[in-house]
Amino acid sequence: MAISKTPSQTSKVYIALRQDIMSGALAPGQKLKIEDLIRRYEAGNTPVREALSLLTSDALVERIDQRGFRVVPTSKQEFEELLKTRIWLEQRALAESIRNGDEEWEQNIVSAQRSLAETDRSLLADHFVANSEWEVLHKRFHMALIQACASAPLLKFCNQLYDQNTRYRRLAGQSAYPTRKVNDEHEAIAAAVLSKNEAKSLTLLEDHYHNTARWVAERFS
Amino acid sequence: MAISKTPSQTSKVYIALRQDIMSGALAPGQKLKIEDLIRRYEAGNTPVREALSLLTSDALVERIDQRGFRVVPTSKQEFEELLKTRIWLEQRALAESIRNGDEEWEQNIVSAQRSLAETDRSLLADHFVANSEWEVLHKRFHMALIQACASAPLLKFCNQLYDQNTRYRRLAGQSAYPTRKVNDEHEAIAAAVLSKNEAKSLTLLEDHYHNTARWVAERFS
DNA sequence: GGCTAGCAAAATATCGATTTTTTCATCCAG
DNA sequence: CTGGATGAAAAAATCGATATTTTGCTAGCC
Repeated sequence: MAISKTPSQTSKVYIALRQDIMSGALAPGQKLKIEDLIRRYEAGNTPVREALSLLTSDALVERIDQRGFRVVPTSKQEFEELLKTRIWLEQRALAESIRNGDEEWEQNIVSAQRSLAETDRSLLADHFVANSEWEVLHKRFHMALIQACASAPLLKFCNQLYDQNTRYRRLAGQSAYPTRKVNDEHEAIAAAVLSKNEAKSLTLLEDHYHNTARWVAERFS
Repeated sequence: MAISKTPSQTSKVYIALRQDIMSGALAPGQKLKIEDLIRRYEAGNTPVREALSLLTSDALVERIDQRGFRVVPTSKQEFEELLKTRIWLEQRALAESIRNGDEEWEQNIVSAQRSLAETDRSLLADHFVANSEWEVLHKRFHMALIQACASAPLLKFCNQLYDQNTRYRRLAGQSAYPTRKVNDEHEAIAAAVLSKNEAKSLTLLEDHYHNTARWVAERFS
């Protein structure tokens, strides 16, 4: 059947654009001129436009008819709404997961939590250099918690909100190395979830998000 | 400034495609061949592809790299997840709205409820012919309830789930004229909401959705 | 001065032709 | 038979050129 190893231009541009928006290389609110992007990513007209259109699904790009695309702007208010909404949705998803979760779900949480704990958040000990592996494992852990919620749409929303939150976290800059013992929080959440203590799980999750958010929000005022 | 009266080809195709998917003219799961769509909507290659890409945001179209687009399939299970999720999200949004809602929010509910009640669901009395005006007002009423939830992302999700639910409702066929007194339910919900009775509002909303859903789900088993 | 029309430059949007990839029927070897 | 190679047809993806729209500036007018 010979499945192509080469992804389409559209996919390549989509991934590169996404990366650049998430990292801030393309700034919030910035106009995305087709001509520029064609040069930047060495792709044709159509793939660039298509990638931009696809990115509207992720709420990373905005499109205005007849006047092009721009990176979705950021603001403290947007961030606060995002965080609040994320907590609402993840709490619901977590509560459902605790009710429905099976053996496999528990195993995945245990293993995700362990790999996350074993991985350093920063590549260097003395100052912060983001470790992309940690980023991947962190997302995996948080998504593992809610995986048993039995709602594909809810999972999709949570995934999207997670990514948007990550964008804010990255934009806030990682210069200030967080001293907080994040791993302890993850461990406590995992423990509460695995013991099926719903109320405690929801509270710990909310606190965890608020703790990170405080730090992010400061930089957006 | 001379804002163009003529929307772009992309917008025109987007709207037409959306309509056709919502109505079932393009069936669930159906492959969407670019060539066909170009003829069907008399547009070029690029606008068609772009419209399809934009429709992925609405979860009406699926894209698979290098093998094109198709209408998102339907199934009883998907519908049930959709409904469940919609209830979770709208209940949260409604609770928040009741807490935050101001004078204007209340006014909008009152007026939306009234216009809806004054409009016939069917254009004919003896058999069912969908009244598109009713559809618009129905959506307006349901969105008015949750408008004060103070979360743009949550409103966006609810809007999307509303539309997806409407698709299922339309696909289920409107041959069986619903005998249920839907307006009474709307009125009861509005009354509970306006009296700020949160618990009652949430219950009535959930029942309302379950009532409609039962009828839809029967046709998808 | 402030407003508007008009114009040129920039940018978006669109098209038609071409390239690449997938699909699917067919054939051959084990 | 079955499982996989083969090649033609179909479809997706891409490109480069062109048409259309917006933007931003200038000049003229009240």
